[in-house]
Amino acid sequence: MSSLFRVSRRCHDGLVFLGLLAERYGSGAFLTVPQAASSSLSGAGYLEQIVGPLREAGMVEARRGPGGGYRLTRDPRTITIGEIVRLLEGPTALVECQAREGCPQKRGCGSRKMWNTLQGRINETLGTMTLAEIA
Amino acid sequence: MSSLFRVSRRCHDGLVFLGLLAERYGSGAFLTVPQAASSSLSGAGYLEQIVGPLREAGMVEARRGPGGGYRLTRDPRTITIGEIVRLLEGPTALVECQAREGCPQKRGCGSRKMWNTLQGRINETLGTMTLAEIA
DNA sequence: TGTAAACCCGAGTTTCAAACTAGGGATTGC
DNA sequence: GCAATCCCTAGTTTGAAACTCGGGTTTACA
Repeated sequence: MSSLFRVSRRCHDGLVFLGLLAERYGSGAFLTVPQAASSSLSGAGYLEQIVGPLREAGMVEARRGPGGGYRLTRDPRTITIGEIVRLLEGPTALVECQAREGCPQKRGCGSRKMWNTLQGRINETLGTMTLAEIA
Repeated sequence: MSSLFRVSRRCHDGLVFLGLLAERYGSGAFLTVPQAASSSLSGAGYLEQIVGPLREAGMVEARRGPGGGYRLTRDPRTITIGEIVRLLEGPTALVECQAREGCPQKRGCGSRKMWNTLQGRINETLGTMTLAEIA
């Protein structure tokens, strides 16, 4: 396991939750966290934490009280996966070599440029996929 | 921090080490772990563990005793980054959603296909870059 | 043949962030 | 007013990566 590319539970569950919201987009209906959690995501408590940043960023809208819950504020066709991942995973830190104050190696290691290239490909890919495609 | 894409120390240091070997390729010279560790990689003990899989796979060759060390067995232009990453990070596990017995979600989540696509792009990119390019 | 330099091996321990829990607010609809 | 829901914050747990340790084994060289 491990692997260079690891999709955190946080990220996966956030995407699934948004997928559920996307199915309801246009109906005006709200989806509650307990409802979403029952379709076998993580526990409700954890899922609430995941949704927080999505709300702060204005991607979803919350209503409290009975009949409340969450719903999308925008058409899922306009929401890219890249945007979601950035919100869920925090400040899209680059590979370790760049996230730190320079590389631990003295004369900056040659792999840095390569990671940059890869990062570019990834961002490019995630930027062209939308939430509507996974719902 | 975190970020979807995280290059482990193991992977980074392994690449830097191989980069040092690549510079010496053709000279027949060996590079010792203590020498490599002194140019600010991780400790020698840890670096030794990293090199293990590279040797078992026949990518590097070891000689013991004074004047010994490691050297590449192949031209660095024929070694792809993808190959290295696979050796260092273990059985290139896909994203969590696939590594487990299916997705934690009941009816398999819609994001799986997307992660597959992304994985393909990444492998494609890593498969076209060689060790020679980062040395 | 002895000694030291290096690789080799496997079993620990440490560290740290992600994952999860808990407990209580603050709104809102009925 | 009451219950359903979101909201906040502070913990605790867990697991894997990172690192250490203590010894082996092979090799060069005097």
